[in-house]
Amino acid sequence: MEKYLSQLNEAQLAPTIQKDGPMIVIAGAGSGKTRVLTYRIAYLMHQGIDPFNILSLTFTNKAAREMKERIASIVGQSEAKNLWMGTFHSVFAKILRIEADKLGYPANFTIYDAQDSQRLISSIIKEMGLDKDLYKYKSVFSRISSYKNSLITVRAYFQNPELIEADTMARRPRLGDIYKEYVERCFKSGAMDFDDLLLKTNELLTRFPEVLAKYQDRFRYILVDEYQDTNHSQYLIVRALSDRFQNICVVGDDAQSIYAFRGANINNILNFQKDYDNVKLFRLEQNYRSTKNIVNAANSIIDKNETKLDKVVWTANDEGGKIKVNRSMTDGEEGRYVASTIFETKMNEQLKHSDFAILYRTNAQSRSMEDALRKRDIPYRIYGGLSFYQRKEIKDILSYLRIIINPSDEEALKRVINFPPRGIGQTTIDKLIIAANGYKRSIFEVMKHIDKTDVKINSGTKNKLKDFVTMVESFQVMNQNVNAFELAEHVTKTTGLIKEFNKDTTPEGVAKVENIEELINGIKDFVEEQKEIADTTGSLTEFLEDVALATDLDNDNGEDDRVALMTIHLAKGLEFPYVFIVGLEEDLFPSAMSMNTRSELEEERRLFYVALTRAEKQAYLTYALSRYRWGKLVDSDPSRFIQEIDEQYLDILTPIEERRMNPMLDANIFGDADTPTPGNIRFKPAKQLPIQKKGSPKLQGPAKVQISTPKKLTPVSQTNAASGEANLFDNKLTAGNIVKHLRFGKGEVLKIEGVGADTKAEIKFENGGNKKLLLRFAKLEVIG
DNA sequence: TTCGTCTCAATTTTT
DNA sequence: TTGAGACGAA
Repeated sequence: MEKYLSQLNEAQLAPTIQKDGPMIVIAGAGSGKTRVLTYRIAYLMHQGIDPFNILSLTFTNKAAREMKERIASIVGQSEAKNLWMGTFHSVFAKILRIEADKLGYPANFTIYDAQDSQRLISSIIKEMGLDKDLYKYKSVFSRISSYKNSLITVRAYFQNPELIEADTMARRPRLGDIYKEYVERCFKSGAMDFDDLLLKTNELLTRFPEVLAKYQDRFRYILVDEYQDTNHSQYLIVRALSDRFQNICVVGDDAQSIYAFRGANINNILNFQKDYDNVKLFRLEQNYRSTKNIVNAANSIIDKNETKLDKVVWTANDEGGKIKVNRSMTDGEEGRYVASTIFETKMNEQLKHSDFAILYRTNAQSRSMEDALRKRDIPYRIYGGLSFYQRKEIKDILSYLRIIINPSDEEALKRVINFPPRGIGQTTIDKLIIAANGYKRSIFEVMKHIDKTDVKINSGTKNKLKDFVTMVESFQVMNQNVNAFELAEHVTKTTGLIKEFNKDTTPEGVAKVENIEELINGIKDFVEEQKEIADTTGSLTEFLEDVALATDLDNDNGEDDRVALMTIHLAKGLEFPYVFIVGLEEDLFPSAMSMNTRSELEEERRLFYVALTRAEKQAYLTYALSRYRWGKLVDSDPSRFIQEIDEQYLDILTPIEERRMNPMLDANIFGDADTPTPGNIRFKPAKQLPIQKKGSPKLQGPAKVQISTPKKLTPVSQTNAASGEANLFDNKLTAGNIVKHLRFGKGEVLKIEGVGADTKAEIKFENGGNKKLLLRFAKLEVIG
């Protein structure tokens, strides 16, 4: 143990060996807080604390896993195994499963992800007959989410006139009713959403003192990482659990608080010293990660914020290169700059691809970066965005697996009941939902006993429902006997899912089938991994729980040598030698949505601080003067954040090719040092654009595989039609013909478009406007 | 019931 | 530009 402790500096050592009592560690970026947490846990165990009594809450499951491995290497595998480590969500999901019956939930409750929640809210809004423009499901969802994170239950909501008033004023008087229905439907589905995992934990600990006592007694030492990002709900859980022994250690950095938008309360960290008695305060201020230039530049940014704790981050590292600032004409050019810089730097410095990261404010920005990297054959990996488990084809399979475990799961059922199509349409599903609500049963139960209900569905459809029930039940039986991998494989085959996706021969379709294979392999790996860990069985339930709370980052094995692309939020806690922060433009970063209040802007600034402090050796800031947004080219100004950095740390580049294109650009956009005129010199690159436009023919590439599919040919033939070329397909019909249709009567052909089986005629009918008809189907009689 | 076409809104950030 | 939802036709 001494050997390890000697690796720490004085400031790090003090909190590491502070065994008992409440303590807070204010840890600047790159100051080695993970190391402190890791060694502190090892130290506690070394001091004879049973790992079973230690709870460590981290920000990602990956962080937990890595920390656990590190600890295992110090104290031994068998000891480390018993530690309770993970995110709030995963740790308390486990506890909730154990105690589920107390709250009236099944132990195998489903965890709804954001998409499930939003779909449910959507359908509730529809069922209630509310205006969907007024009640946007996304804002309703975030409203409900923030209620839950503040522990405002449905009952509390209706007892609080102010909240009702606020929603009424926002022209959404029925919000409480939606909330109520949403909560009931989740409960009936045996499902908890992300916020429930915290809310229900609070309920559990408040309503059942003996349960609280049990976990207080178990978790005698509690450590919380990234404490600045905890919300009220999490705060209360930590308080409750630590109340008895008060051995609570929180670590965080107020300057890196970037989750206020999802309810994180920065006061949790600012007020910690008031919450407990005799709090020991430690500061980690020496940065081991970055160069002097980076650390100082970051400091000069965060200085602009008013609300912050007293702290000076410094480093003994090298001066390093200045931060490079690059301007581009368009987002496409920005991408090319980043790609070529990575390419050259990697060559010159003998680096790996994984030494580079590209960070952006919004996921949508990844596209221009991807295009450029692909063209240069630079391997990359995108984190976040539409994560693997959220893809349609994957969610479809997971939904089948979910209803095997929990047939009440309404969202999963609705997803797969008619996919692949089996003749159970929207009308039938609507009837079932109404019946289920009436009988206060799940949809699946209503289907199971469809003959005993008064649901009016014709017998053919009833049989289809019965077939579906039988199929699911056969899966359930199978689940008793085989492991998750075998079951998943069986399910994809017997449901016809694979067949369905195989129909699609476009590259996207092929990718889907590959994704499915990857998922099945993933399940196989999971099962085998779990076998080794011994105390788990590799059951389907375990797999689904893993998946529900997994993030892209968690699944990264870090084996491939690739450039990392991710949002800044996702990059928190990570570090890379070379970091590109792209899209530094007003309205993008800082985001247009976050400039209304000072505190919002300060959060954006902290986000920028986080981004910059990810870099070890070299940071690049880039921005474009125009950018495609919503498919349109929009002009943009450089971000105010660039000017906020003390200029002595910057190296402002002006790409040569731009200079050639427009001498105006030679002017430093910041003007002279003493006369800053940011954004004054604006260059509207309208003339250059055609060259650089996305989707220019060259980029598109020749169509390969799909040539044989008629679907892909359609656009080509349309082009032909539009350009006046003769339609090669021999049909006698031409514009000007008078035709007769069985239902619509007489009409005049206005236009023919498409080719072969896709040939369509636009016809103006005498008694009912214009219609486009597929000639393949429409039985037309030419009468003139 | 299904499938294709059209329209319209959406871009913060995530467990 | 993309995706989801609405609408219309077979």
